[in-house]
Amino acid sequence: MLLSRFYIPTLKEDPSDAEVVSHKLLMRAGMIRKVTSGIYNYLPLGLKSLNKVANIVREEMNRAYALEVLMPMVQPGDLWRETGRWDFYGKELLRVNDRHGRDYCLGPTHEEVVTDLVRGEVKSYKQLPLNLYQIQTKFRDEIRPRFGLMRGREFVMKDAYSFDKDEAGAEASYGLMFEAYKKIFSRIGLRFRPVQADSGAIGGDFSHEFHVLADTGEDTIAVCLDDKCEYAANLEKAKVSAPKTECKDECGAIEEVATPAKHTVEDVCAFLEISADKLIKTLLFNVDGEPVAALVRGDREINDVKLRNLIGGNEIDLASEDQVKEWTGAPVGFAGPVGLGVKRIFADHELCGATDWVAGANKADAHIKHLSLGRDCKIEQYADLRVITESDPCPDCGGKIEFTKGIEVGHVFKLGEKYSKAMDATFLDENGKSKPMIMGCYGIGVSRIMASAIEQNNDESGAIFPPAIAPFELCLISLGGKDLAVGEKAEELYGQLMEMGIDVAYDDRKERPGVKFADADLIGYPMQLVLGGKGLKNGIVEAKNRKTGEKIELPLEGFAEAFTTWRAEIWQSWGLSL
RNA sequence: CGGGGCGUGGCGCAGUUUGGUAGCGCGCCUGCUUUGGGAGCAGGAUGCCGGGAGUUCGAAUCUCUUCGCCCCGACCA
Repeated sequence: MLLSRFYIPTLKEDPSDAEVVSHKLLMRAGMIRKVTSGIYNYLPLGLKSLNKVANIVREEMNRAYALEVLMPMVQPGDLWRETGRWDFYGKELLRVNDRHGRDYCLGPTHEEVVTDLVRGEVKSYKQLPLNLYQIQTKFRDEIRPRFGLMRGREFVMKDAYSFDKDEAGAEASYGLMFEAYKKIFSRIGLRFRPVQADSGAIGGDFSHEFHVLADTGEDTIAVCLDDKCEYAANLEKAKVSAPKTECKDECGAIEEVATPAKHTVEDVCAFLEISADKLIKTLLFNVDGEPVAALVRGDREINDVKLRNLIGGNEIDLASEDQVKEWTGAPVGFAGPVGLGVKRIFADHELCGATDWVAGANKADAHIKHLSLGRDCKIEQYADLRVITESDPCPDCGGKIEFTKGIEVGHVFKLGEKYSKAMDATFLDENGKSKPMIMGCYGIGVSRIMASAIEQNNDESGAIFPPAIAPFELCLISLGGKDLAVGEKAEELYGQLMEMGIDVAYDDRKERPGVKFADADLIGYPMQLVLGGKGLKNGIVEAKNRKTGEKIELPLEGFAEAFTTWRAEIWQSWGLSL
């Protein structure tokens, strides 16, 4: 591509409404433009990169026997009523009416549509397994879109759906996708990690998220540092091993103490001169409308996903101020397990190993001392209820856990029979018996990958694209000016590179050298070739590795060979082979 | 939805406190010079100061209202 014929609207300054580096650089490099909150135009340069990501995804999906289809973005409300999600999905589902007043929505995901499609097509176990995928624009009316392409309302997603005749088949389909995802993110050139994720009501270990590792990530993941252990989990999923100690119950009798206006763990502990691990924090929740109490140590954080899964609930909310008053008879901050107006009380299993606790008295400005859970109140169940910390051992190997930040770019999930049952997607098995298909769904945020690649790779000059998804793999910069011979030679090199099948941007613009260098660095082509008057005289062209900044000279005589070697080195520095 | 901030040439901003009819940098156009890290000089174009209503002789500036954008939180797969 001749850059004189391309569109490179780079900006010198950060746009005022961009906060994160990927958003700033995508804007400055002239790759995207905002239309409205969470909705963007992809300019030619941005689209080129996006398409490269999509193509890698497509190739690996095809290789894993997934078949590409294209489903509609506008979906009938009736399909969503079949699964109950018309009511459940909430405001994220953008609903519209057509001229007849019929209900439609913009597809945030496609379980309903694909299940509807497959139930009409697949009748026999002989047609299974089947995996259909698409690369398409999704719309989710996010409460608060932010960070440019990282959390847009409209975004490009690859979504795949597998259909199997039995559990074993579903697990195999899941495994195929899991492996395909690893290949995809490796080929793109990102540092990533598959992590265990919450699988909600389905249970089991059949939900993994794929995270691009970047300090600016919105998610925190717990990773085992042991080389032999591959444990990594989303914080909401990460198990905390049960302590080995036996439950202890004996201690002195309960005693009420006045704690005037001390309603935070910090205040109470300071006032009573105890450490937070001697105190029990009582948290009150609404689980599907039912009041539930959860107890964790004062210095711990409750994991409401674990609580919800333990109870088997759908929706879990922290109780409102009024509910707390109703259930405890006291203002917020004085709840405790003794004399609590909530029947179901769950406790973190860590609380079992000690006694003599401090807790709220369910009375304004009072707490109790010498509490023994076994003796003084009825705990329905001791279970893993808290968020893991970096001082907890790895639940798999007992090794050291470390937290890192990640950006979720992929999710593989076993759906089971949830949708096939609700929508009556059945087939006849070998015995002529009708059965619901076992489903899985597998998403990749294609546009988010572009943003996360920049979050992971950038410096003060701009973006640094992995070669596989750079808008152009290489930028050839001609510094000819009046020296026509330089321009001629550059053009010759350009032709040669094109013939070699290199995706090259030839900067033949009538710009000063500084402008060309700055643009090339900003856009982040992983490779730059610079041909100037001196170089031409000496028979060399300069080659710069954008990532390392390292510059070498390639001979013009025998250029193709030298370039090929250099190119392989660049790819290798990204952990990629050609 | 709660809290905070911001809407002024294409972009980044000043001007608003104390009302007097709009300015700077970058970019853009023309010409000359320059040409290895975002050039210099000269000339030029571009604003319903987010929209509406009001106060006033007069509003970017004051009042009310509305729309949009950003951040934090709540919320959410």
